Amino acid sequence: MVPLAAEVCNGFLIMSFGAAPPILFVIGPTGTGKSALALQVARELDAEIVNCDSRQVYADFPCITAQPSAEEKARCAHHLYGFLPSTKSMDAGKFVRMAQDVLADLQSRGKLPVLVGGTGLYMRSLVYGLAPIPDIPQDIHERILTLCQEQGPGKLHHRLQDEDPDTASRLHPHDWQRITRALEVYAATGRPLSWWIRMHPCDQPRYAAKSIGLWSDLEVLTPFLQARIENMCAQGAVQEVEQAWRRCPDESVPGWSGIGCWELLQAFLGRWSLEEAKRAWLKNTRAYAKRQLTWFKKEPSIDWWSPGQDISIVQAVKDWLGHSGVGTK
RNA sequence: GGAGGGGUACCCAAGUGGCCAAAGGGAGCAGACUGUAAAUCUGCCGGCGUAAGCCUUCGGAGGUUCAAAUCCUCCCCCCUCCA
Repeated sequence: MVPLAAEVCNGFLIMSFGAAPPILFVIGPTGTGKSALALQVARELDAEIVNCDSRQVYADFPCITAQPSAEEKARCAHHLYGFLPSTKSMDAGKFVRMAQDVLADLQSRGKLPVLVGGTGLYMRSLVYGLAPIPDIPQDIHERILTLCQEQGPGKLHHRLQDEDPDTASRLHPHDWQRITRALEVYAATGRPLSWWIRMHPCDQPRYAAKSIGLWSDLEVLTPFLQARIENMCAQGAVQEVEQAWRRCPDESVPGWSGIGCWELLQAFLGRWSLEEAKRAWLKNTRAYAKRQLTWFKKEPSIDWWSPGQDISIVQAVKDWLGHSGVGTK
């Protein structure tokens, strides 16, 4: 796929493609076997796998975040896994920029990108784009965060009602993370967040995305999540935490907030027993899976399957590619 | 056998006459979410009901009172100490 035309629109370069390039998503809650399915698809089609998960980017936690093994990576090219130090943060904007580069590369080589992951926001941002809000300067970010700590989110919400009433009206006064984000955007750009969104509604897909969803109800999923935790511990999750702590002994850093990482760290630091840590790990994983289900439920046009139907799914993907006429060997 | 402490909703736990279907926390359930998203936040959470409301709850059985989770009597269980 090669851009046919480039046009300037509102000062931003918009690439328009002759046809939206095809990409495949494999999504669903954690622990449903997305990675294995993606590998299966990649083996049968000329595809490469691209991470679409906010946690599998961290280099320190390959086991706990269930990144592909060396053997799996040898079998098929994997992109955007395990490259980020724990001190660095990830966000949807960075992800979209990186993923776009990878996709462009794959398309130029005629490979089908298979995006695998559970981060709904990243998936949506990649397909529909994000308002082109510039990165917020660190000093502004820190200033507003400090303000929030000192004054509390309620005060800031009040301030947001002046600066960006539209955003304020849709945010709960306790939602400090989104409130500070909105204030940052205004402070850094002089425009309210709602203005950016109005100018760039991001309601048109930029790729011909096919989404395979692996659905599993929580009750069904829970025993698998439990087993996976035990499995991860057997695979060296505890040692992974020890090593990560040696490299980065600062809990407040982004990498440590991953589910399982933080809980095991509590055990490693002697605050919890290993059993307590595992219990919290499972509970938090379950809650996370539930949030994922809630998100994906309302995501449009996902082709839902039950876990374990990989062969039929591969066939469905082939049919889709046949119809779209691109990307097959 | 004696002395003391205690039994409250799925769990922990506050409540010592009316403002109590009962604080708070946890768990559970549902949801929101355009750059921290494995994050952040919200709602529900005895039963029936859209609601007003009705019904059944504070170990059990009686009693006092206009009114009891709260006071009295007896009984059952648990814990600590003394023997």
